[in-house]
Amino acid sequence: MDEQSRETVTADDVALRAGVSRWTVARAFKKDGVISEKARAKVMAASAELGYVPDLLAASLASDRSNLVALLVDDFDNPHKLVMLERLTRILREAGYGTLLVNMLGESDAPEALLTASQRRVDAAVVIGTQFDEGIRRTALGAKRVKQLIIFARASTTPGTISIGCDDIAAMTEITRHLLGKGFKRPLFLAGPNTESTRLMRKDTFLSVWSEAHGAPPPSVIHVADYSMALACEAVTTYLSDLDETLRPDVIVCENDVLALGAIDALRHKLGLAVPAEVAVTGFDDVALAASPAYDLTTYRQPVTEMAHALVRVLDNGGRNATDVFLPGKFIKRGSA
Amino acid sequence: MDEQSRETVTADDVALRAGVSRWTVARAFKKDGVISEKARAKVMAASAELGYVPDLLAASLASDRSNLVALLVDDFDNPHKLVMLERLTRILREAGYGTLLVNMLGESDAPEALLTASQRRVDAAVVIGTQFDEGIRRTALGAKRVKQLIIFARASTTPGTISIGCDDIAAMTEITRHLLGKGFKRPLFLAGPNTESTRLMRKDTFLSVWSEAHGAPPPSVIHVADYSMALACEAVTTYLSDLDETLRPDVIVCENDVLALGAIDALRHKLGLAVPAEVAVTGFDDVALAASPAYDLTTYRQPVTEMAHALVRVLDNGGRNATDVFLPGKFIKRGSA
DNA sequence: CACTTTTATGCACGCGCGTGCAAATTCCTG
DNA sequence: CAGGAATTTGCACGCGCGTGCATAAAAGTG
Repeated sequence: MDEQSRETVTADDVALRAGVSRWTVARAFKKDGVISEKARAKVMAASAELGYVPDLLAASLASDRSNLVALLVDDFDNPHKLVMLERLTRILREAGYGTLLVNMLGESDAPEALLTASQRRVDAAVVIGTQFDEGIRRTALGAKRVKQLIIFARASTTPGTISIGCDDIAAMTEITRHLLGKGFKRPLFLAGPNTESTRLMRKDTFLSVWSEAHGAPPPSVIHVADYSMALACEAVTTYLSDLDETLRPDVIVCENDVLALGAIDALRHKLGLAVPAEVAVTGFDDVALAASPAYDLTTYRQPVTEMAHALVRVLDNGGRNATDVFLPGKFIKRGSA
Repeated sequence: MDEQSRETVTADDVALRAGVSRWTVARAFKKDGVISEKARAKVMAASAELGYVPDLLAASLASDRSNLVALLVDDFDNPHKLVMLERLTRILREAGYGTLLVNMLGESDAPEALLTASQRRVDAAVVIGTQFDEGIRRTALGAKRVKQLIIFARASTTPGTISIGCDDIAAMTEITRHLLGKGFKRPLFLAGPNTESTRLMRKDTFLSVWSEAHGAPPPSVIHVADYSMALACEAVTTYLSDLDETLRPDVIVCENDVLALGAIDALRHKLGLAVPAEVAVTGFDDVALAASPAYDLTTYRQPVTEMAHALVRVLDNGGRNATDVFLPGKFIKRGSA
């Protein structure tokens, strides 16, 4: 055992020890590298003895791939983000990608955040945000700074980006059919902020499916400024307090679980109404809390795992001929509707 | 305007345009670089025109700092993790650090996860996990692969690591005093898994402060295998169902909010007990849900922002003469106890 | 066994920037 | 305005590895 340890061991060290050239060492570590079994075995043995691991940083610099993807997030309040982060980091890591988590600090921070990511040569930037404007696209693609811009769990019509998400149309159609089947008459749709560039098809789908079945009048909609339980609670409380009791909705259809949980809190604790007896509620995402006896929320589970795999596929192809992907999830029927 | 755009613009391009050398360009981008104001202005102007941004990857390779820190997480179920991630990514980014989010897939994955991080030359690895064993330390420090190992929001006695967290002792003492003041007699402590290497002082503190005030018998303790609402709910249900009613605790002190929320669900929905009238509950962390009317949980807020700033300080010093940091948080009194 | 095909290996060059020091320039003082 | 101090700038070398091609070794053929 030579005592040159304690220091960074490079491919050269391994090459020396294995009696091959540095490039053979590199080949041994490439999964589909052309190399004889014998040589690879020698290299691997030497690497193990020396504790060698390829330096991904140097590799990124030399090649034009970093195997790094940036995850841009702007809403850390929704527990469902945690689920997405878990799945993405797990599956990306298993596929050999590292994940750079970038906090989009404010509304107009997206371009800056993207720049931060690009400085580390990410192979792709994945936006898991709720708000984001055109600026991000210009920064990303206009300056060629980021090779790929992927919108995760949202639909974006922005050209040059690709979206990977849940098939919201099928999902919301299923929810709506369920509600129609149960005979609800006066729904209220509770939506998040009304953004342009990236949006959910949930509201539109609900409105069209419902109207098609029921005709006029179209269901009412209220928007909450943010996907926050507290704000949703407040919005519902205000809206229902001002409303004549005979016009009270019999079901509140929410754009996601966070809003739904806030709505339930409002109904029960602010307005003294029973859920689902007096007003039913549905959500979207199936966060952990939705399953708790306190809420027992009927909702829809996004296929996060499959979405992450779809992302890996796009990355592995370097974005060549990639198209939007919208995958089916699963309707979760519980007690709230 | 020369039309060499579309391509990566390097410091050389900027140097050429600004009429200085490449190294002067580098200096202009170093916050405390020695450079004349005139030169810096020229460089900045040229950079702006060309859209130049320093390549952090190349910088990391050339220097021995990457300004990258790895966040190792193994528990994506606790919404409080999201708060920590938000604060850490925000504050680290503001301080010029990038964050690599690494999912510690399983119990024994810590060393592997650390290796993944080290391959990207992180300046430090920050463990925000609940479980982690000695292996991680050996991998990190033994092989000199990671310069610094920091345990966040936990106390670790492992030598060579530094801990940054909430002052659990002061915190739990305050909670306990509050409960003593309100005249509770039979507390039950609800704890998470019983790990060795990294742990919370909450349980020990509670037990000692309580015993000191009340003498024997010492409070009962139950452990839940995981920080999960569902498991906590189950554990509490089982425990209380088997218990003679006269021995029923009048307050359940929980190691964190997730356990507390599960406990409340158990009390209300499984056991039909009123909170806080029949059994009170306290938590720890002050997750968003704790403030909702559905739970209205008395808890303790960790100083996450300050903890993140403390982390930045350690990083900026390159870990020289760094010591453990435990900061005071804030007791949040609500209705549950 | 000579010769072609296939498979393995070696190597020059470059990725974009930091470090440490030497050379050049500017500033100041009497 | 000379002479030295202070400030500013330039540069050789290296960080660790990938790419593409040339060369060497092994395998196959008649």
